[in-house]
Amino acid sequence: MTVSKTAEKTSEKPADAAKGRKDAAEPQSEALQLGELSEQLGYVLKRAQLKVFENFLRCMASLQLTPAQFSVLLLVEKNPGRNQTEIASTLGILRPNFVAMLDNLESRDLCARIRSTNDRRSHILVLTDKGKAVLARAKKLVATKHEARLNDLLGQANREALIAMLAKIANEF
Amino acid sequence: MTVSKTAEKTSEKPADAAKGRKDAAEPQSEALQLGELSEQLGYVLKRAQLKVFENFLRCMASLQLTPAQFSVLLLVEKNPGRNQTEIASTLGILRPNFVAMLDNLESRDLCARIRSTNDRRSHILVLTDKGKAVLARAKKLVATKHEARLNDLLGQANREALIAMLAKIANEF
DNA sequence: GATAATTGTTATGGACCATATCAAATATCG
DNA sequence: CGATATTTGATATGGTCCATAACAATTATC
Repeated sequence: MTVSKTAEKTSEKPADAAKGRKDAAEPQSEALQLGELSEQLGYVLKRAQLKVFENFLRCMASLQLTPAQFSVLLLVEKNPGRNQTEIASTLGILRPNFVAMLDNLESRDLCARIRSTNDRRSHILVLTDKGKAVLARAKKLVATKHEARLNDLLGQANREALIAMLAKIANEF
Repeated sequence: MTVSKTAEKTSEKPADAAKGRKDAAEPQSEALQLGELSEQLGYVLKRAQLKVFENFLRCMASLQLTPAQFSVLLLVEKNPGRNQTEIASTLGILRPNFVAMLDNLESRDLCARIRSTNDRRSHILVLTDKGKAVLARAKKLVATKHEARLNDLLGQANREALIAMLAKIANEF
């Protein structure tokens, strides 16, 4: 425990209205008070998630991978031979919405749909050689540029504690 | 040998494919391996955020308030006399998208737009009496049914540490 | 063999987010 | 002062993500 307290920054988008000031006659428009908002779990969770996704996209700009696409590649690599329904449902993606996603990945030759011989309804998913190579590069980028940033910000122990708590919320809330 | 039969239900959303099994002839389709996914910050953050919002909506079902609407009411209460641009930008909401949101809250008589006498372009935002009453009830619901659940799950100290870390990420990542 | 269930897919609508643009009001500056 | 630029709330619009219904092909069930 003992995590460094929050800082009153209000640097970027949130909480930033008053701009330049020259002749300060009176305290005209001041910064707004966040109040209880900064203690609301949902509020701070959502803001953190947006920042993390934003940073993820920057780190992956060279590979053009979104967080969702990255998660698909990771899961297919870890579980080769599964069909679309299994992969999608594991990620919480509805089957209809998974089609366009796969169309995209397949058109970029990152993964492939293969008709199953056992059940000719289903499409087995596998990574292509290019897909494996891209995923390997993606992993390095994520580790060195993305996840590493958490260590710089929170420290190794806090980082692990944070992930564990979030996983607990995701699974048991 | 390879994949034979698919799972029978695929009921839940996350990481849940194989359910009940009775006559276990062979280890047919098993649960998928999450692998490195469960350590990915963005993945676990997003999943936690979805769960928290989902629970928030359940807790607020009687008041019909979304997380975004709740945050607006909180901010307007804490900062009375501000205009739309200031409230919206503080919450990271773009001005065009804030209009419909206010139309909704105003139509429910929770807040009101008042033409400013100083600057007749801007609309000063205030909570109505009903808005104040609803917000007070919302706060109680959030505290007793929503935030309290975090304490049950993580404990008071961990809860505060989590909020602090998320705030730090939101502000400094 | 008739019926039900599953898989991938399409179509569609809603919620959320982002940009361009506008009229009214105000600020700025020659 | 008056011309121009800026600000505010608003509209229109498009994109992305999410959710449901429905369909053809295939398989399971009885």
